[in-house]
Amino acid sequence: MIKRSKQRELIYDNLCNRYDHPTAEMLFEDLRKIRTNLSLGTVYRNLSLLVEIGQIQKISTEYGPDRFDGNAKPHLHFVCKNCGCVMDFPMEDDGELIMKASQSFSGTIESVNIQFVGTCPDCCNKNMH
Amino acid sequence: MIKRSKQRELIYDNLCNRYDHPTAEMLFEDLRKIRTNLSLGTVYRNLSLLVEIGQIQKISTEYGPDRFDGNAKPHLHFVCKNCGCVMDFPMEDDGELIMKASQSFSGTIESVNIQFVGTCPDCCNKNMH
DNA sequence: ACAAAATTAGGAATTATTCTTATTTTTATT
DNA sequence: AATAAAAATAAGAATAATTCCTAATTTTGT
Repeated sequence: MIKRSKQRELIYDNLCNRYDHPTAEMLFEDLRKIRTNLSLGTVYRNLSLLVEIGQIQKISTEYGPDRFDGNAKPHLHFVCKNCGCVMDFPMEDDGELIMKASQSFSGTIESVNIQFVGTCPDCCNKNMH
Repeated sequence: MIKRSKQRELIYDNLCNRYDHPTAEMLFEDLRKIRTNLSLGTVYRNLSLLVEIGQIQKISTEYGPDRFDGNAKPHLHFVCKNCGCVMDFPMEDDGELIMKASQSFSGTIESVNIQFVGTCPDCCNKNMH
């Protein structure tokens, strides 16, 4: 049975009000300012729990530690090879894709992760002089 | 300047001849049987190099350490939530998707990672009794 | 208000990966 | 073939990311 906790609510609220898809460490640094005795283990434990119950998303990328997203609805992401930032990608999600994929597959498909990879707008600008 | 090495060729060959998308550790365990003084650092270093020069792919998933794929051509993957296995997913790759995505985006898109997530055929079978 | 169960802080432990260094291997040039 | 510079290696230390442990605290159903 899951009991609510101040810490979990803080973590979830913070995550839902930012759009930088933070790492556990980033959330921890930020929340420590408010609740100075928060511990990193608590952040990890609650993020895992929230992922488990489907309230948030975990995003694993090639370019650094895991990121988290307060928006649990399926949507696309963009990952920058240069700075490692993760952003939402505004584009219709292909529910159709899963349907099409499921047809030829004898396992069960629950979701699809789509990450575009490249150089983000900011890094593109900085690289031209 | 890149100089060839026995170790790198071993690693690449092994990776190209298997389809389980192994972790660095899995490759290491396997290759150690042939070359007993191979070291794990060498495996990691060469995998990174091969990724860098675009000869292999790195696949980061939510469900365990990074996996590697000897097939550098863009293609889809399936990841099992249950056992963590990674497999190729036989379906046409949407080159169109990147094109469509690039239109509305002011950064640069180089590639797209697509992972279906669910329960693999093996785990599906084991779970029914 | 009480008690059982869940959660926490704090830190130790584990896992995954990278880095350091002395030695060996590769390769271009003689 | 011998040489020397550059690159790669093994071995293990170091770092980074994440999980685990435990005693104390918080939550919640009764």
